[in-house]
Amino acid sequence: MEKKRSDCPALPPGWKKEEVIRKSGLSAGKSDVYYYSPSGKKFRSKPQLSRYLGNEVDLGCFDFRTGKMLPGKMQKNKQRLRHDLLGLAKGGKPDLNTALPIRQTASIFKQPVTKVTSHPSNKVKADLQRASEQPRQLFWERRLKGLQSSDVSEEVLRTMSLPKGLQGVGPDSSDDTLLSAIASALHMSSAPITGQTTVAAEKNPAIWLNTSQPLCKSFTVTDEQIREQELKVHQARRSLEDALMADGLARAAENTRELLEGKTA
DNA sequence: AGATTCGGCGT
DNA sequence: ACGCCGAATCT
Repeated sequence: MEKKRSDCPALPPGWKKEEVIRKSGLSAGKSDVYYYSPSGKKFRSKPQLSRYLGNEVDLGCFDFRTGKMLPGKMQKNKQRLRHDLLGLAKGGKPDLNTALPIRQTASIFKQPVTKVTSHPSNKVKADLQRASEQPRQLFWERRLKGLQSSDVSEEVLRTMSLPKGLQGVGPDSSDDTLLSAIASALHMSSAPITGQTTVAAEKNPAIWLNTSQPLCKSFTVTDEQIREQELKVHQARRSLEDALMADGLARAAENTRELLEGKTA
């Protein structure tokens, strides 16, 4: 029997994929695909995998047989949406495999998810409130160390840099942790980000730290910097717009192609 | 008991 | 045609 366990880049680190060829019987020559969790548990179907991974990973466009995220096989919008809603209404458990959007990033970002559709009446799940104002550990931001944005299937996308004027406070004031700390501070509350305003916090952060502010020395922002940032945002929105447009066109082309194939079949 | 393997139901 | 999972078989 062929036992090739290979890494599966579309899944969290440590997951392995295995393909076993059937060697006898009516189905000889066909193959079965299995996955192994980092702890070694075996999985033999996509539903089983979904149940286990829960909301950690969206397997909506995960192809169990190949182990890859396939962008082509995504939403059959109308049908799937209706299917999900009906299923939900009947009191069935949400199908984690195809469920409507759930934020996939680390749970530190308690932000609502905006579902962008072609309809004007976009709904936003709003459950701020409870997300804020819980006790926090002193240096909890250290857990953000090493977080990086990455593509659904592949590697790190790109890094960002911070203005020179921003400096960390406390242990591990490395630059990437500082960036994550500030980013999550911006995500978690609408309160202004001032950094640690007391000078005492720099000398003895364990005592004087303001836990609702990022581990960052206080700083000033110039009008010039604000204008630069606004420009970046405009450019980013522009690229997003282009990307969405391109995706829409591609999807439309795909749909018409399917229609034509249906007629000749 | 646990792992492996193929059948066969349901979509 | 194929995904999924029961159950027979193997170790």
